[in-house]
Amino acid sequence: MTRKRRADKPSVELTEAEWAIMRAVWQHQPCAAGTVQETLAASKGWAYSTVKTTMDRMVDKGLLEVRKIRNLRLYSTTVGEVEAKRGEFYRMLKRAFDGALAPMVQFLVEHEGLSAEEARQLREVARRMTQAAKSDRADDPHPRETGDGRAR
Amino acid sequence: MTRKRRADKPSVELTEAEWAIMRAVWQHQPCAAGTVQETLAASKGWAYSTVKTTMDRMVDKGLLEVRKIRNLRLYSTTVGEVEAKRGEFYRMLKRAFDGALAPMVQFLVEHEGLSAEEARQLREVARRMTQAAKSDRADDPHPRETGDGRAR
DNA sequence: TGTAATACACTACACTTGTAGTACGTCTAT
DNA sequence: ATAGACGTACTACAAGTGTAGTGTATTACA
Repeated sequence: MTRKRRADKPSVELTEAEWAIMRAVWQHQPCAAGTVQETLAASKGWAYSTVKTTMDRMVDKGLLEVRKIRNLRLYSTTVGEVEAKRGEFYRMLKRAFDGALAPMVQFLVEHEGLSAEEARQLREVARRMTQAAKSDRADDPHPRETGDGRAR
Repeated sequence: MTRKRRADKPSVELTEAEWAIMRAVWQHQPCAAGTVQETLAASKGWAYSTVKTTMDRMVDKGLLEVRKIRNLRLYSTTVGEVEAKRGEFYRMLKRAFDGALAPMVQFLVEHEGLSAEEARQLREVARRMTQAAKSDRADDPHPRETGDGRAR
């Protein structure tokens, strides 16, 4: 299994509306704006133009791309769910936990009452992770992005 | 140890700038805008007025409160670090992982190469957590906010 | 007691985000 | 060919955010 290289692009940042649209597009990719609008109609109740406008902005930002067939525009995502999740996760980590995982988990333990089931799963998964990390990392000293980030 | 009740206020949401300021205020509380500005000067390089404006907006939003001494305004936070972290964490969880913890951890395992050390810590902490959760939860069936959240 | 140094309040402005209207082009079936 | 139906582009606008200038009040020091 070849591990994908991360930490290249400035890590995706999605707004709430963008998340909604991304979810829909991931689901129906490649699809027309109308499809997305219909998909979100129930949950969001957005007008077609709202969805369309947002999607076009997302194209500008490089989150979506369009292929044009006749007068039809089919949208696809340029970032996968994984990258998006990663972006969201690390943003949170950076903002609230100084970018490190340990403090986050610590926090969960100290302040959040995790259900016994959640805790169990977490532990289970953490155990497997340790294994994975071990073997997976043997050949890769992983230059994890440790410090700050962008200079502004 | 009395567990604090959460899930009352609509869970704090902070912008990037607000996080920076909150950190400074938490650190020097109660403090003047100038102090905050100085604290952030190195990392952010914001003008005094920038900081002041943002802080005043935060007062409006109820994130900070001011006490006035002579012509001095001393700011303090109204939300603690814990609430802020909680807000950030759950927002991310909701957006990217459907609000559930398990998928998040799953994600970390599958897609993120955690350093062996991180994984070790996580496991360790997770083990302790399971304990804590057990004893902590014995008397409290904890109606965890499972589902959606606000209706929009 | 006047003047420099502070701190404050008010105003400004560009950009982003959420949300949508509207006019115009283009198939498609009568 | 023509009217719908559907899709597209363009425009709009208010709220929120990042960022800062300016003029005024207040203090402290010479």
